This record gives sequence, structure tokens and C-alpha cells, in this order.
Amino acid sequence: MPELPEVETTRLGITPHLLGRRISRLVIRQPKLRWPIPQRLISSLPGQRIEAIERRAKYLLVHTVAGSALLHLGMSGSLRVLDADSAADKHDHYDWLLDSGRLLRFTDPRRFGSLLWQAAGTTHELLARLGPEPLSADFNGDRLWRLSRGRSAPIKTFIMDQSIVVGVGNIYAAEALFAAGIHPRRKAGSVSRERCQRLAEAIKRILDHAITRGGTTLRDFISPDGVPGYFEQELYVYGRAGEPCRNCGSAIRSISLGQRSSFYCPQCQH
DNA sequence: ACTTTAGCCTGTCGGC
DNA sequence: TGCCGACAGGCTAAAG
Repeated sequence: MPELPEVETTRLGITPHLLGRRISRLVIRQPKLRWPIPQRLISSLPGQRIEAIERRAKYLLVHTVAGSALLHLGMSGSLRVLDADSAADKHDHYDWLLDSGRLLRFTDPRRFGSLLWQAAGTTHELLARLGPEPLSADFNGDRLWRLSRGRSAPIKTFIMDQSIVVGVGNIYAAEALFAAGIHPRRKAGSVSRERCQRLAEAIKRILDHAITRGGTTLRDFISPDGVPGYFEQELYVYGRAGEPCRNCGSAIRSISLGQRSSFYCPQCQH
């Protein structure tokens, strides 16, 4: 479910409920997520006060003086803030009880999400090799062009590589390539400097816009406030196989790249 | 050094 | 109605 805009929407939704609150207790019903919830977190987090909430790639970092909890939503995860007496459902894997009388609850049917611990002053291994944030100045067309030289991987696979740029998942990769007029299967190394520029700009514009629209609602994405995202209505190619291109009317095609479905317009993308 | 594949899980949907 | 395979928004680790 969640790509960068959904994670950012989640961050914005939970922050006012969490900031400055103390975590009184953890309730863990299912410790086996993408990785097991570390014992270090279980012993360190209770009693801590939440100092800040940051997003890095698709991770949410909840900072305390002892260290930071890293929360990842995986494919199907979501976070909500509820009253402390709210009954837990089948896929509600952990709760953080807060001193406000509310709780932060993680729900994730597929259990690809994670809850990890980063001790104060250290960087978790999973964050250590991440590429730049797509919305930062560190990520730009020149960098994309430079890193892609000599690379034979499809450009779509390339921009979904978290060491190149973070936060670009299947939906937004497809949309950005459409906006830049680039065929998803084109070798990354054969994309010109000018088109790398356009692609980087498209990634920024589309992600930024999706955040302002509250993320994309597909299947069951609901922001922490219960408001669905509205970006779905603005998709040009993702999930539109056989439907007419909004630009030229050609039928949108679907192909498989690296076991992920990819959508593109055969007329507008080369 | 890069690219590809397998795998972590469950739910849903379409076809028969 | 039920069974079965295909597929789903992420990402890492291992294999090639």
C-alpha cells in the first residue's frame, strides 16, 4: 500500500497525537513482522518521551533521548491513533500506550512492515545505504544521469532502487515515467541527460502533489485520521491497462518488469 | 559491481 | 459455493 506520500501522510496524521507524549507501555501481539521486533526496543521504549517524528525514505523515525523506533509500513501496514480501550482486531500487531489515554496502533495483514530500534547516536544498517530523499536538492537530474551511466537495468527498476533515490514505489515510478515520456523498459544508461532532468523533476512534482492530495487510496489505504487519499483519481497509467491514454487515447499497456506490473502508453513513452 | 530471483505473509478477485 | 492460481502498493539477501 504505502509509498512515500502515504508514509508522509501518516506522519502528518500521527504527529500531533504523539509529540511530547510519554510511552507508558507496549502491547505486542505479533512480534514476527518482516523482522522480529528487537528485544532492545521492548526494553528501551517504554517510559520514553517522544521528542520528534521524522520520515526517512519510507521509514518513520520516532525519536526519544534513548534512541529511535523505526517504523515501516511494508505493503499493507497502517498506523492509527485510537482511544486506549479500543478492542484489537486480528491484524493489529502492536500498540503503544500513551500518557494521553490514547494509543498508537499498527495494523498489517501481510506482516511485511517492521518495528526496529536505533540506539541514540547510531544509524541503523537499513538506513545506512539509502539514497537521497527525492524531494531534497541532493536528488536531481544530474545525479540521476551520472549514476545511470553504464547501467543496463530498466529505468523503472533503476528509479525504484532505494540506493539511487528513496521512496519511489511501483505506482509513482510508473506515473513519473509517463510524465517524462520514457518507456519503463528502456535501459537506464540510455536515457539522455535532458530526459534524466525531466524524470527527476517529474518524480519531485508527482510525489509532492500526491502528498498534498493525501496519498493514493488503493484497496484500503486510509490515513490516520480516517480520510482516504485522493490521488487515485489522478493516475495516468497505473492500473489502467486497456484504458485510453489521457494524453493521446492509445490503449495503456501492462508489462512485467522484475516481477512487478508496469503500465505505460506505447505512443507517449519511448 | 551489477542484475536477477526468491522469499517474507495474508487477503482478494476472477475463472472454472 | 468452493477451489485454485494470480496478484497486490516493499524490500532485503542470496544467487547468478
